[in-house]
Amino acid sequence: MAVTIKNVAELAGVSTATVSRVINNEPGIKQLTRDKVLEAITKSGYRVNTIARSLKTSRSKTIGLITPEIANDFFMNIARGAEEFLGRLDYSLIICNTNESIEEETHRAELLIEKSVDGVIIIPSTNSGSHFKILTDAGIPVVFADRLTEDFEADAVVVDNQNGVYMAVSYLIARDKNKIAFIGGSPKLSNARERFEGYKQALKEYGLVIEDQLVLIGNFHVDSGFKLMKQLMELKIPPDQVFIANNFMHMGAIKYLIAGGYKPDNSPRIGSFDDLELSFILGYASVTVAQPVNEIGTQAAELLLQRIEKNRDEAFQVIRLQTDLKIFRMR
Amino acid sequence: MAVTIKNVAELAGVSTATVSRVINNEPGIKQLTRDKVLEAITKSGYRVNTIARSLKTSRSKTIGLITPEIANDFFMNIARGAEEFLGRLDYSLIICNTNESIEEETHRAELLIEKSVDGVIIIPSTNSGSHFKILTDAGIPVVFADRLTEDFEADAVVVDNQNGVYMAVSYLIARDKNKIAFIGGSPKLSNARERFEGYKQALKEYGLVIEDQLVLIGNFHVDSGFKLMKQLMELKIPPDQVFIANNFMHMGAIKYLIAGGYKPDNSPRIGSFDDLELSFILGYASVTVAQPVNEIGTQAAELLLQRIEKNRDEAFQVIRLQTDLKIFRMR
DNA sequence: TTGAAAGCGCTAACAA
DNA sequence: TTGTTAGCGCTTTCAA
Repeated sequence: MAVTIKNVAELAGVSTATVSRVINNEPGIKQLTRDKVLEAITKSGYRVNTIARSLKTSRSKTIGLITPEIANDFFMNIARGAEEFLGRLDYSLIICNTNESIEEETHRAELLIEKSVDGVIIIPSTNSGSHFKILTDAGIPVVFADRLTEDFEADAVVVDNQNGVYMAVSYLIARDKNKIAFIGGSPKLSNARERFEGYKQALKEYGLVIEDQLVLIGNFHVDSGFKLMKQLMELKIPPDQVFIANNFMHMGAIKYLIAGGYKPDNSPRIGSFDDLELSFILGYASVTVAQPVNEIGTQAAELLLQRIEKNRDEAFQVIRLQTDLKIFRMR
Repeated sequence: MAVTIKNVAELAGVSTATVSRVINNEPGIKQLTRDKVLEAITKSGYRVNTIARSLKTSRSKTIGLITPEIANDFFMNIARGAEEFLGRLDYSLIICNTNESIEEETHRAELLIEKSVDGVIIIPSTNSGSHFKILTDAGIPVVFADRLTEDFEADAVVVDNQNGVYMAVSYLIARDKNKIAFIGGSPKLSNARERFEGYKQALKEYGLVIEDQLVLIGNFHVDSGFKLMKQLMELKIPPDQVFIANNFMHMGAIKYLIAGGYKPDNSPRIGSFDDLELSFILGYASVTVAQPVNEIGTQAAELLLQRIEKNRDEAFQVIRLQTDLKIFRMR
């Protein structure tokens, strides 16, 4: 059995309460006593048992992260931001993969309640968030990251998707008003919807008409980008420029262009959301909207901790981070 | 306060012991009693408090994952395999980012002990693993994934790096015996060392000499691949073929080639470890060694659970998964 | 087949 | 400034 506070107390010749006070750095302890206890701690190799502490304090110093996909560069950069912030405050992060399934989201939320997490960061996989109510019902604060849901309100950290796309598409339009296509994501995702709004806003502002056959909706995955770019290139008159609403579809689209033997010079000029590694180098892209990905995670964690540690209980707060327009000189 | 076992007991008119038995699906309970309890549970909205359970059973149903980097596609595919396997058995995964720092590795290990995790999966960031001894000293089993350390033994799941590279480099040699370069990783990583062995083995077998200027050592990151490929291309006589020992350096190398205006036809033919998305399409690569990444995670988790749940305590077991040689027809 | 009760390791009144 | 003590919610012996 491991060393407990009781062993330390005996070794130091004090009560368990005193040991507890020393461990928790409470004031009002004679220096001599403190030293005695500290020495007993090192000698015995004592380590707190946070399980016992949690049972008593009903604080687990653990945060849950519910994500549609673990092996996803984008989501894990959010996780990274959160983990870094939380780690510094000695919180741990439990990661839950949901495979974009609402059942899994519910299941994992239940599991997290049973684990007594202090808060949960959620990257929702759809529009719907009402099943997360069990968390707040259990008194566990929640913050959405990257996406909002329609039927459940909470703190959230997202980026200004609409404006980001608006700027990028405006840039494309300024270069060439002709036939600007859009490869977007499911309207069930708030970020996908907002990005589409940005596209529409730009076209409208420049007096351009939205052509149905130039607006294609995919699922934010590589394959989908591949297929939709194929579809565009097989039109009688392919578009002159294409805005692609996320990194994975962008990757798929470029895969199609390369595989199809389209060189940058005889391909549509591409604008995209998310700053894809290699994208600039490959020569197809002319502009991209970069997100402060890590910061989404950091701020989400911070928002959560305010509710947990500072008992902030004002109205929900939605932080919208600004995106960064990156223009590639090559095209 | 949340509903406890006591509330349920009162509601059902039984003792807390009985409720506990029902929750844990223990046999030897009258069906009628079981039903009464089950009803009380639904009515009251009771949920187990695993913290309290853990304190009593000293089992937290939580596994730690120590990784050099969270936002790393490769490592997170390992995590994904582990999470999936563990999730099905109602274990949770705490993820710890160490930024390739031994101090952080130690710090996180301590934290995990305090959290009473039942086991830890470690992707070590160097050769050295002796600081993980605190885990096993605390009775927490450990399994290494992807890499082994030199000074600490434990169960492990890795791939057959040497053979993988040997096969790929042999393939390159069979096409052209002339000047085959190698871009490898730090000798402080077991996988990097083993991959280098594979290169040497192939060259030796074909009676080729290893030329110092053709063997470059990087750090497995993108920038490093970029620089080292540059270095190779600036040789008086650049190599005809290059084997690159991981996906990120491969990415960097290709970035350099594209940026430098080298077309596939006047670049060295590339072989690589890790099956890089886009790699085949880009046309520079001719062969790659694909790893069963998810399976590394799954098997690591399984090995760990055998120690935890089945009390397996035989000698340490190192599972070596086979790699898959992928040949690209284009080159 | 069930219940009473001890206790896992810690914190936090309260008392001294 | 320190100690005593009552639990936190659960599991598990032991007894009935």
